[in-house]
Amino acid sequence: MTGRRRPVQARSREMVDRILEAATRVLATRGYAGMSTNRVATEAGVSVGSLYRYFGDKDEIIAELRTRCTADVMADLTEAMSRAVSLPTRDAVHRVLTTLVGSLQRHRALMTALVDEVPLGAQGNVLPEVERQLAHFTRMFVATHAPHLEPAEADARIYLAMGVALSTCLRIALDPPPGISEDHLVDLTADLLGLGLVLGG
Amino acid sequence: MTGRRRPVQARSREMVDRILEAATRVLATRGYAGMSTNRVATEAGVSVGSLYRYFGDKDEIIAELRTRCTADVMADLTEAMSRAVSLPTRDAVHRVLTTLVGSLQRHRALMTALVDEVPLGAQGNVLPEVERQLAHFTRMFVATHAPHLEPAEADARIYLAMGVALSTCLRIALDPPPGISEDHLVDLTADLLGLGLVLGG
DNA sequence: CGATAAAGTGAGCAAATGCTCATGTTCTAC
DNA sequence: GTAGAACATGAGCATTTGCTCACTTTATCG
Repeated sequence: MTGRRRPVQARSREMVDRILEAATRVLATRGYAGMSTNRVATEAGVSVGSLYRYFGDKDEIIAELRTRCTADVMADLTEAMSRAVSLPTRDAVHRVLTTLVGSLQRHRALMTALVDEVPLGAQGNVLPEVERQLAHFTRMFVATHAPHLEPAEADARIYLAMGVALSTCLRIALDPPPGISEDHLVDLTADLLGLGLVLGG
Repeated sequence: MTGRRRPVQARSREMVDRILEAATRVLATRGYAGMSTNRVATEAGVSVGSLYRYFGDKDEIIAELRTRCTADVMADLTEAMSRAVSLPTRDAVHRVLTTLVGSLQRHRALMTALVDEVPLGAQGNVLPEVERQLAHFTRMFVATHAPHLEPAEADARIYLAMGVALSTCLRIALDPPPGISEDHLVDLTADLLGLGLVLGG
């Protein structure tokens, strides 16, 4: 292990970007197993040695991809949430979900690979930070619109809602059914979440 | 490729079973990448050559595991459904979901590996047949309890419901949250599905 | 310039993997 | 018993993978 170095010159920062782009492409076309460091390096027009100067490990490349992707989605999400607070609840939920779907769609290649190719190890979630952020939003939402719920009950419903929201948005974004409008699906999901959370039981 | 043969003697049928058991174990402990044919063979107390007599390919082992697992879940599910038709709708949904969760839990090791380790290729679903069966059940349910829905609208809701049901049951079965009763989660999910499907919009 | 550090190269190694095949063993049927 | 089929073995091959390292090139700065 030569140890990962940080790129300081512009030249090397560009190279890191080229490597990450190539990795995304290879991941999308050949899958995780087919994404060898040699292949990524070749595809990026870079030598393996250079790759290993900035990434100590094959999985570090993917970790970096995930980090950047998460940051992007989070940015979209927090912006949507800050705008949503002033809207009627149904519209708020709808806006957040729409934003999430769009954000996931813009990272389709990577997300697809992450969802069904990359080993996640122990944790079963592709976007833990996104889920946390969503949960935070939902918690506020529940506190103001269903204050009668006991904390334990609220937790259970939020847990469920997070699973539904994330899995549904992922499905709509990455594997949309033919002949059904995405917007309508988001609409239905928003209803489902609102009704299930606030009413129900 | 020597071509896969079918075991005809009892001896070889036992061996196939031993291989599949070993594969499940290895898959659970080392993951898909760590599941080499050599390791599976050793773990099963069998030679690699024998393994390749009955499985033409590493992935054929997994395909067989999936087939057997699916058959098992399907058996549970169809039985639960046939009993559920005579129940009030809420109880029916609850029973089916409970059965599904239990069935997935009994196959925890394999399911976990399938969900976040095994490359699924194009299709993003772990249990396509189960989803089809569930959709069939739901379609009947919708036809009798919400006949006012247009076909297209019904399709959209069934599509959503399948995603919610499967992903939620998988989550409850494989990654249950601490401190929340599984039964209560199933309860909430049943409400969610019932309300979202029949009312909503 | 000249010196030092950063950036970049690519042949190639050690280990692992999927899989074969020549050989040996056990079962079945006549 | 014995012929022939089914069954079982495991050394080992071809390929791939992740990764190193001795080396060259380029930038930075006094």
